[in-house]
Amino acid sequence: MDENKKNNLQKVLEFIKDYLDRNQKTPTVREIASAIGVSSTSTVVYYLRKLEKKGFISIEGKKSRNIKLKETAFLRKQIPILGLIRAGIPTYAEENIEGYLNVDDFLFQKGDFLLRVKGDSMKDAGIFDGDLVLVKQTPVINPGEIGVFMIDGESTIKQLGLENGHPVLIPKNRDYSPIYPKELVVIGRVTAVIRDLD
Amino acid sequence: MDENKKNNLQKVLEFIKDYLDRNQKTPTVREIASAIGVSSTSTVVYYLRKLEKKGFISIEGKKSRNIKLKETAFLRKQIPILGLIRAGIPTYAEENIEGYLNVDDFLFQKGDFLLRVKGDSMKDAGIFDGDLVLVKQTPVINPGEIGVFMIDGESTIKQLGLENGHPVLIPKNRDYSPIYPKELVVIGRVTAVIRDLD
DNA sequence: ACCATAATCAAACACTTGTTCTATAATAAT
DNA sequence: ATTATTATAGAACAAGTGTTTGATTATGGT
Repeated sequence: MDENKKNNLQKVLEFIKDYLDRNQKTPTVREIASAIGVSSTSTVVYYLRKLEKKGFISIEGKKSRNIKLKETAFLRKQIPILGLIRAGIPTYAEENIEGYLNVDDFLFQKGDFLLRVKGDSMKDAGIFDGDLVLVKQTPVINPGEIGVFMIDGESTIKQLGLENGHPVLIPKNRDYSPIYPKELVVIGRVTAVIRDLD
Repeated sequence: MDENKKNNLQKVLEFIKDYLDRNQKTPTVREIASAIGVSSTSTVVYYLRKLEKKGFISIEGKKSRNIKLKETAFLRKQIPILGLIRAGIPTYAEENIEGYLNVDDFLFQKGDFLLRVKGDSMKDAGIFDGDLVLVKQTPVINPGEIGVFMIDGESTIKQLGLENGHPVLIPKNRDYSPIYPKELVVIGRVTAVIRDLD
């Protein structure tokens, strides 16, 4: 009973992480409030103090967006390039890793990886067979965004859509049909495309 | 005189990068102002608009710390990003350089530069408005390859074709017509495409 | 010298945002 | 049941912040 009702503290922390990932800044107390469904800013402050006590975040000064995620082990010098992902969340197991790419720190966070695109189902979105896409691992994707999903035990890149509240995976290529997954498994959000023409 | 006074635009961009790296958020206009040594917030706004026009940042809404660094700042080493190239071979003269990007060595060589794509004349080749293309400077391009050419004193990206031994510049977009240049000026060959989706 | 454009400033305004204080539910402990 | 603790709400304030407007000072071209 208590188990599946994720407690708000956790929700706050996750929201902050995700928000930071998307927006290059941490949320305001009011944004957090509305995200977790409480109406008072002081409630959020209450949570933040707790998270701070537990060492997850720190708050310095009174300027805006002053939450700082600790231990954010941001920045990784090398990110792996993965090929087809089979079954489950991508492990960085040797057999999956095509190679490594050195990257600049500030844009990339732990958990990011590059995925080699197979097939041309996204060609109208300018994502071609053989391209590399940068994937940020996150369970949250908004409709309209392009992401990596698990379908029948394999990773696939599609645009997320919504039809009557149900998720649709939209290939950007007239030759392919939308996919209506019974269960949506999100691996991550595609945030960049790299194509080597040589 | 002009040389050692690093221009403010660059300073702003660098400050934002650095600030983001340190603080997990982008700075406020006032913080930027004091960092680069100007006293007016509107001066900063002036710079931000410029940086936005050049595609380095985006600003959405009027909430606090709304600057967002675009830039698929992959990779090590620095190579210049050029905007429209006017007249002649691109010099790395200040006025041409939009900024710098850290890049990985193995993909990039001396003389390479990134060019910000204008327009959608190559969209069927998966090269969209706003993309960055990596250009290797070379006078030699083979038919079928995509390159950067000078047309009427401006740089343009097209696929090279051959008709009866005469060069044609082919836009990969049905809405545009091929160009039959009297004189073919090749700036370089496009060897990669980078698109930032965030 | 004159004009156009680019760069910068100062001030003011409205909206955001962090903080604090008090009050009230909900829950747990006694 | 009574009490203590935990969660949540609401309002209000001061400071922070983005934006705009108008003016002023370079700078560069003719």
